Amino acid sequence: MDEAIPVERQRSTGGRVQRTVLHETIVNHLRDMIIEGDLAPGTRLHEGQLGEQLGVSRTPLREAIKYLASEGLVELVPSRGAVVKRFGAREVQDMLTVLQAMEELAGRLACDLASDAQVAAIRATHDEMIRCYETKDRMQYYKLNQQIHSMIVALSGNTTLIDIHGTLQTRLKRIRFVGHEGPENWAAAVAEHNEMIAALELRDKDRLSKILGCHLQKAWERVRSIL
Amino acid sequence: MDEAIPVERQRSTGGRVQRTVLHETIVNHLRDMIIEGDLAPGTRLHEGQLGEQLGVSRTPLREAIKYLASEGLVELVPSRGAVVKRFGAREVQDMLTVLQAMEELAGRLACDLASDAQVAAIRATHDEMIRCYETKDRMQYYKLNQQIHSMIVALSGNTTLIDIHGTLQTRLKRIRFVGHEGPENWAAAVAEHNEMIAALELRDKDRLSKILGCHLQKAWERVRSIL
DNA sequence: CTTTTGTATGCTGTATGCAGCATTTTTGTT
DNA sequence: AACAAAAATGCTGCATACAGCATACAAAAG
Repeated sequence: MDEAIPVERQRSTGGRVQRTVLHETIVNHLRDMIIEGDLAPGTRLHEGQLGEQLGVSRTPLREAIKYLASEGLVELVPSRGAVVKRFGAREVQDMLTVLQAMEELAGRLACDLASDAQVAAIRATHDEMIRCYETKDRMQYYKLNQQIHSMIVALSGNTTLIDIHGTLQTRLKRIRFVGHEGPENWAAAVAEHNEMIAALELRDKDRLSKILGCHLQKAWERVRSIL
Repeated sequence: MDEAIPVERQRSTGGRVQRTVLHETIVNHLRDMIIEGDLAPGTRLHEGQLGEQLGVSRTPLREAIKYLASEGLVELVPSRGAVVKRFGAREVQDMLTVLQAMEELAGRLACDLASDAQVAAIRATHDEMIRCYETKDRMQYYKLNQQIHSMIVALSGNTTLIDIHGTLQTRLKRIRFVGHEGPENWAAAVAEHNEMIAALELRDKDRLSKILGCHLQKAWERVRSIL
């Protein structure tokens, strides 16, 4: 398996040459590898081997690892290198608790700021997600689900909130990736999403905030069994 | 001015030799320099010069910069190095909004979990802070103030919450550092702190949460003028 | 046979060297 | 004198080389 980083560097975005730096490319690549399980929790990130595998030198690789360490995806052990951080049940619960508070806040802010067009865009994504539910396309459903949550957070217009929510979502992605919920829970989740959209369209802060909170609380109950 | 990093590496903590790595030392050093204004917002972090000034080589320095970039204290501009991030009024407001939500959450959790001994420890710090208020020791007051907030967050027992709160507090420290509030506001802040401790001792979630929220909202109003 | 110590290997942590690109300055031309 | 073009300077970005520390294995002593 040749994991070498593709030559996507220096790609243009709208005429302007988007300069990409190698360490940033590596960060994204490693992040994906961790989320998708190519790098399991507890795996040591061997600088020599991993660097050779990706076709990059140790320096930018090390910079990328430090960046991910600050993000909380890897752990730095002095003189022993970096390992993919392993999350216990407690840590997952902690993250979900914070994520819940952040989505509740985002929901309130979104109700104040969202334009009709923006709400319509979410509604469209929501409808598409429902179609995936009806055709049992779990993968796409899951993806759109996350996207809707991110869109609501984005509506808050709060960059700090968006950033932190994104970081937490990334960390949890690997966990949820495994947590394939059963059909009974799935229907409930869809029902909650319907309520969510309705509350957002009515700009009902309290209701939206409450639904988002319950939604995550149930998500936790679903994954707690697999830990 | 010799800014060279002191030989604090490899200091012992309770018999066990605490191995320190250079990039981590540099991270802390740079963070302090940014907070205290030695590195003003917009300042370019020149690898050669800065490295020489600190007495370290470029590699660990660069790793430290990448780490701080992930923390949000510096900004990475391709081909132009790193600059100390400049926060606008909007961004500060965003951060305070999130910080408020975090402290409200922490307050609730703390009421559930705090032991009498832990509450007593906060009370002691609080009393010491009050003494600083009476003797007009602004600097020490300010320090203890932040410490109390951090202690309450720590009582939540939620590591994610503690981390994020710490990061935000660090980013805002530089701003608040400048925001020397007048005596009239100072008295109000002290009054709020008294209420805070009282609510915590009574384990009154809703009250503590509300006070913490108001407290930060006022803090924002105090600093908004200086931006 | 077990335990302890010494040695060897391999990895991380740090330093230095080289190439590419951006910026700035200088010189030539209009 | 002003503007443009070219060259030089200096910085970032990447790779490689070196040193220190941890671990593992082997050998010797109890």
